[in-house]
Amino acid sequence: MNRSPNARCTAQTMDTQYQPHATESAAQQYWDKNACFKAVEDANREKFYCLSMFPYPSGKLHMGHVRNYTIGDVVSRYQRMQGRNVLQPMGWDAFGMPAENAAIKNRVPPGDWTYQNIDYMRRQLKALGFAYDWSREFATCDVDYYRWEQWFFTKLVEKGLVYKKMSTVNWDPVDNTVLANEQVIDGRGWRSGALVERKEIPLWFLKITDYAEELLADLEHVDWPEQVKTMQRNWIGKSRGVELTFDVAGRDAPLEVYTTRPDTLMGVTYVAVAAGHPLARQAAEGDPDMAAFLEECARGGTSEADLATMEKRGRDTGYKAIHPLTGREVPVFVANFVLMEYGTGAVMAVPGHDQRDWEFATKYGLPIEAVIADADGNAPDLSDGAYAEHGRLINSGEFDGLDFDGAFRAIALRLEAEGRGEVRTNFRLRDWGVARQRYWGAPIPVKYGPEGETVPLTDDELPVALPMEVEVDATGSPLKKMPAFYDLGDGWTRETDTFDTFMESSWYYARFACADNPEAMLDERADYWLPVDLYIGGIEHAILHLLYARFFHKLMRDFGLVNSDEPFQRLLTQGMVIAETFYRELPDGGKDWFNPADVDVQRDDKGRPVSAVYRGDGQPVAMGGIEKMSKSKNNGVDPQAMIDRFGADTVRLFMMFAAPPEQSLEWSDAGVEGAHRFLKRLWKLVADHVNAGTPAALDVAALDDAQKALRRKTHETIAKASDDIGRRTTFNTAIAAVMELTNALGRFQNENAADSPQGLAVTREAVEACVLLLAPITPHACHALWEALGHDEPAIDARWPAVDESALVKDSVELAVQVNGKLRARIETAPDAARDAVEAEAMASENVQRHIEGKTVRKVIVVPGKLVNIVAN
RNA sequence: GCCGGUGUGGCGGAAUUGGUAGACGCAGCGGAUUCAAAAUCCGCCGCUAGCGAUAGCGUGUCGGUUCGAGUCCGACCACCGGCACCA
Repeated sequence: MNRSPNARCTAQTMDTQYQPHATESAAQQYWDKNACFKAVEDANREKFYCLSMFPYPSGKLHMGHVRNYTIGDVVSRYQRMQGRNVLQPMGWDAFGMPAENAAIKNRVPPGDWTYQNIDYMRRQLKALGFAYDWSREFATCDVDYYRWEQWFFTKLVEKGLVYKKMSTVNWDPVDNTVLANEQVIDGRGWRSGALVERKEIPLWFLKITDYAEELLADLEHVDWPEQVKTMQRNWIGKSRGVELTFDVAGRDAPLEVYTTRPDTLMGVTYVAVAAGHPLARQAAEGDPDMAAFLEECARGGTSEADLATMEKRGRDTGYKAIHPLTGREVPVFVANFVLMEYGTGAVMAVPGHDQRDWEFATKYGLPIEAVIADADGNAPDLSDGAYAEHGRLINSGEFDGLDFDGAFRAIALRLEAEGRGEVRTNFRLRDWGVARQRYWGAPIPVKYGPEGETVPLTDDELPVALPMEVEVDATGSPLKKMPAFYDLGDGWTRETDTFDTFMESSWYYARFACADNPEAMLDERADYWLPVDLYIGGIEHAILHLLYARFFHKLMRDFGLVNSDEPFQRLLTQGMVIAETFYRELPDGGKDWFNPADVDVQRDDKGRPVSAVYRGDGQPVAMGGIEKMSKSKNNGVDPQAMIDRFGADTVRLFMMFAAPPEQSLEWSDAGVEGAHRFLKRLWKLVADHVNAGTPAALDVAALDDAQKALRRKTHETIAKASDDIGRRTTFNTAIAAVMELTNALGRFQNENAADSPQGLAVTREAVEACVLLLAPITPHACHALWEALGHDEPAIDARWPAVDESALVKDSVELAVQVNGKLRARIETAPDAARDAVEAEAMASENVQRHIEGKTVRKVIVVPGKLVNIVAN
């Protein structure tokens, strides 16, 4: 089997067997040797910057990566064939918690672990043949990268865009460490099992709220999926409401509350404050029950999902708030779902018209009053729940009868006139907390003085390099135990918190433009390449990463580092890779998960899976359904094993064929084999054609009907695949179209004198179209096939095939004929047939006559080129 | 709980602007080739009734708009993603 890997050979002798591994290493060597994918700035060429979200170097590539990067590679190679100057870089999102967890488990420094993983994963990416400009590669844990982030942070401090404030974190009282939300499971620390407490510590924040308005408005100017834009809009959460003041009887400090429903102000029956509110603290003095309640409120996780789903609980403080308009006294409660950090830490409650307030009021026996009429103008029934719709006011004195807008205006005006409130625009978006109490991140470049001074480091004190030789344990950041790191002498100490890793991923796309510049964060090359023309990554990043990166881009713009407003012009959000799961119940009720590669599935006579056995012992395993590939369910399929078995092109082809990019993709071994079979067929098709002799020059006028039909199919396929790849990014349908063309080619060769000079000529045109249309998807095989077809220029530099419109012309078209919307016949007509003739022919059809017999034809609808619908009764 | 999405044959999916539901592939069934098998090639393949022509049903559920709905509108169900310290 030691045949030449290279398909290029003298005529008549091309190998009809597809040899993926030899083909792939030959193509990769060619690209490598000729530095084919090195991107060079050229002001005279139209650029295309295609970027896939860089990976966290967790150890080895998973199928989600392969999918993401194959999509990016297909688009990059397609754009190159369109003649654009393409940049497709790759790097590593290298800071983060898994390295610390691995360090605890394996007693390896996180840096060593991370760089080893990068080396392995880089080899995997190269084996997949991605057209990256590797000269621009970097890892975010390289000092040469994060030094610029530290530098930029100090500039933001100077511009007043950074501040420090108390903030709530998950505190594990046993391990004495701060936990991430994912490390809090059912309110307990994942390692210690201790009940987690909410603890207030001072943290660094970036003022993303200063940019809230622009982040919202500029969503209009990016070509992103509407769902992602909607999610970002909702996240930013711009609202118009009223901030108003409730005095508290017997107390000087009034309560500030914000509401978007000032029209319901007359329905306020109580006010709720956060457990951390000064009023709550005061109420707890000398009231041990209240103090105990406040302590209870401090338990549990800090995530919004935790807060929103926990049992709503409260306790009367005994204080009375005074209604700003009526002077009526209402009770002030402490409630566990009101948080000090959001807004003012106090809310007004209208149980008649807010479901959460209604549930709370019902639970604690508080009054529920209707102040908004339902659609019929009556008082709504509030016995089963709140009435949250807008409507006309009732039971609201002088405001009765006003609609939402009128009531909003009138009540806001009254409050303003009395100095008790004002209209305000509010954002749900909160400032970005960027400090983490962790080791494996970029150190925050700040120092603290003996008098309590807080000072950003100067340029000559930068960078602050993270010490790499450390031992990590479960009890918090090693930096806090390293005087050599933090003790600067004379009473000065360094900040030991590190940056949120979203900081690094917020500007890496820009650094790729000029990764080799040791003198500056960015240079003029950033403005050549930016914005990214297509950004590809998981839908799970739809809000946080993408919003932070947009914010960071605007910060860099306002600092003169880039001249564009948005970082990512077009966005493609890719779905998950999922696979079947298999398990056995353990005696303790847990589950033991088996990898699909080690399980045989039995099917019934219709091919439905009915049972499965573990190959290790021949005993049955239960089928657990199809889930996202994950370590915990042990249903990951190793890309490396698939590459070793079938070659990279087969893996790439299957990934692109099995589903459109936005949808989740179900792994299927049989589907991969199908993709492999197709490549073998394609190879043989080209080889047979090359071996059949030299085609004549195509003479369009000399073609017979079969040749014309094949030629039309060729150009229909070019049109479809171009649209699918270039505009729709539905690679699965592009591949299906090429498969149809290869099927048509097979039939053409079976049924016609395909070896005639013109037969060979139309075959050549079809075969070359197949090879070029697939070149972005299966680049190695197509590299070899293109060469075998006698081209000196490599396939990557070939131009994308063009549609010959004249080849698309049809002699006749088939129309569907419906009677009352049901298909009853099909007719053949000339493409330009007159309406009358089409109608007549449709009526003449025997089956149509049968269905309109005894009925009167009321109307005939003709959709040219599509169908005829006869309406009769 | 809140925000966003998805739901079509045995399976993955196609149907792009409201116009022939099921392209393409997988699995299955039948055949060719083979001593045999693998591989390969050809054919069939939504469900029900029928020898067939054909008819009825069919895109998560229920309802609506329309000559015509997988596609638009309303309600519901199930599943998935995100919820600010996973990345």
